[in-house]
Amino acid sequence: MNKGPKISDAEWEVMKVLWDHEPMTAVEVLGLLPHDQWKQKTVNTFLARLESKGIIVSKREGRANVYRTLLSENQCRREEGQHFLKKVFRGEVAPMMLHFLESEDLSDKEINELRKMLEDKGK
Amino acid sequence: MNKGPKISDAEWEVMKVLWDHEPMTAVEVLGLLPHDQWKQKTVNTFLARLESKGIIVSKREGRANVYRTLLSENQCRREEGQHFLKKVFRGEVAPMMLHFLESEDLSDKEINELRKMLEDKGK
DNA sequence: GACATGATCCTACAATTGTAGTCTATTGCG
DNA sequence: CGCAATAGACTACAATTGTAGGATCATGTC
Repeated sequence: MNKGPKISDAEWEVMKVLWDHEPMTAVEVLGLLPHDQWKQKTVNTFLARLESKGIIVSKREGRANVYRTLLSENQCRREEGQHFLKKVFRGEVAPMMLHFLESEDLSDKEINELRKMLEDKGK
Repeated sequence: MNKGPKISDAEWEVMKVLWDHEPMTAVEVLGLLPHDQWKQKTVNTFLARLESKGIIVSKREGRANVYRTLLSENQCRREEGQHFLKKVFRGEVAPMMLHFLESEDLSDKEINELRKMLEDKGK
């Protein structure tokens, strides 16, 4: 199987911050996470783990390490998306889409957006 | 948070079999899983864990335990779906839908099906 | 009625995950 | 120049997950 390294739930939180603001230091990462839920040390641990998994890299810059991602958010979304689809919806895309159409509240704007997407897709 | 008990990846495989054929014994569950990837003891462990998590129940029937689910597949899908949506797509439904529209191959039939859903939804 | 069979129950154990603490090295400050 | 504040490195540890093994208990068979 094409195993991209696995990103855990909490690791995803760190990754999202990085994707939005990289390159950045551990302190900066903490600054952009809910401060009451994350301790600096915890962030450090996750950054180290993500690096050892080969998902990000660090470069020493002055007195601090600066981190950058090696995988794009879209790559990771594809990976996770396929996993989710297979696990929860037995790989069937349409039923999954229906599920989200039914169970999430979509604004009219979003609905129209999607409708347009489907037009283009159909063509 | 409304924490439904967490169902792990491998546990989902067992659950899908149960949803499709419950009530059933541990031996029957194994029979419906890829035989080269699952050992009886492993299946047993998962059934026990699922029960201790309160997701299924067992009832002694003759010489074997018979298992039944306590949560529907849809309930669990909702739970997992929201988790996935929040984690991977920051809770934004439309971008997620778009992602799947782009990265999964949808047949024309599926596309039309979805288009119709959106019509109804829009009204 | 003793035993082989088969099912359940209990135990094990390494890897991953969430959540830090401690120890060390660097550095700006006075 | 010596020290307090920092940043990073290394260590810790319980809970969950994947994957079973071993002990035990009931049962149908001869």
